[in-house]
Amino acid sequence: MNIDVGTRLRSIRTAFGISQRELARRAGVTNGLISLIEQNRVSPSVSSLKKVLDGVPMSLAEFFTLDLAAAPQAFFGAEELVELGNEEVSLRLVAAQRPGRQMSVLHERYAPGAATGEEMLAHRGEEAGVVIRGRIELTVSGSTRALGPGEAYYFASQLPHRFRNAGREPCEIISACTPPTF
Amino acid sequence: MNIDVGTRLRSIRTAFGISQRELARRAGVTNGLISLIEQNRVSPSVSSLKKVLDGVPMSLAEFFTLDLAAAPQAFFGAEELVELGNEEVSLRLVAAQRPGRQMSVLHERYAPGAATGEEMLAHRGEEAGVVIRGRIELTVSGSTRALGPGEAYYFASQLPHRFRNAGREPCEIISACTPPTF
DNA sequence: ATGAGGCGTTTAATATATTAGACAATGGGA
DNA sequence: TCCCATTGTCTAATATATTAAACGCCTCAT
Repeated sequence: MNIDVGTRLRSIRTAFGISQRELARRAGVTNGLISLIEQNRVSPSVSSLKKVLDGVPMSLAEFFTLDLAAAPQAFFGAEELVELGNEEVSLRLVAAQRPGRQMSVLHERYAPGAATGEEMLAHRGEEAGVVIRGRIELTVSGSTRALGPGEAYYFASQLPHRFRNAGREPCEIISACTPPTF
Repeated sequence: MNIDVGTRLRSIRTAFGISQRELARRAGVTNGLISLIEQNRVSPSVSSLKKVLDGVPMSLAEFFTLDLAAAPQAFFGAEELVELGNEEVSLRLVAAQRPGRQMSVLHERYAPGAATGEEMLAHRGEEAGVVIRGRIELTVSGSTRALGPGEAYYFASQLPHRFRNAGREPCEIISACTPPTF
């Protein structure tokens, strides 16, 4: 469940070919601590871990970013896009059934007055789009703006956001999000 | 000297519009701890910090990668899209300057007769789009199809592909690709 | 006014991370 | 072989993170 800080640190240290004591000396901590961390017997404080990584040197960001580990359909008619929305908010997905898709591209249509809930989803990721017709009122992290044709947005999906068509005509948007939510 | 975990966490929490108690509840820690962390009165253990971020949710990697400098721009006027193409093929990129962008969303416009070269890029990745005006003749891996408004495409970037506007009116497309080529 | 419930902060008690120092095992060099 | 240095591990003492519960400050409905 927890991040395996221990083996991560150990593999880094050994990759650099230095001993626990040497790393401890450079980092200004004790060798025992390094040992305990590498065995996952303790969960180091951020400040300790930073001191240790400074001895390598390596940033916390780098440390946690480290990773240890038939021709699909290309063309889609308008009617082949899969409808995921409802009467008010139509969401038509491109390449819905494509396995291992890396993003979701949608043709969205908001009826006048339609709105999405104040979503704050569990997903990481980003979403972006361009308005092609009508106007949409978009709220992201508390700030709101109305966007018209040719205008666009781009934000991190986990920020609270809401789309609302405050106008009288339908609003259409082409949007993309990655990794695919739909 | 130390990473400012506190203000980082606070800015994230407030950006998500939730209280210390709410975050604590989701994370399974106490609100007091969140308070102390945000004031930098303690340096949380990695396991605690992970629990807290799970409540957002956000990974440790994302947390430490986060650029605290400024909330990235979420809204873009039509003229704020950055032009990457030429007279014949206009490619206007959303959120061009956004650091660490995970995709490229483009508003493309092909003049009558305009075409892209037969591209076959080194990148892995995928691209997709929806035609919003005019017609485009798209060739992917040897097969060709003309797409009109509301029609769409989705293919792996490394496949040889070519866009050509064989019609008399300009053609507009909203497209997305990941990882970002532009 | 007033009480209820939200907020962030603080404090004493407790759990845990960290240190200092000792331990056994390994591998040269005299 | 013996010694000495170096390795990673372990344990008791200590420093620090974390909890539980209270505080004071707000706002809002009664």
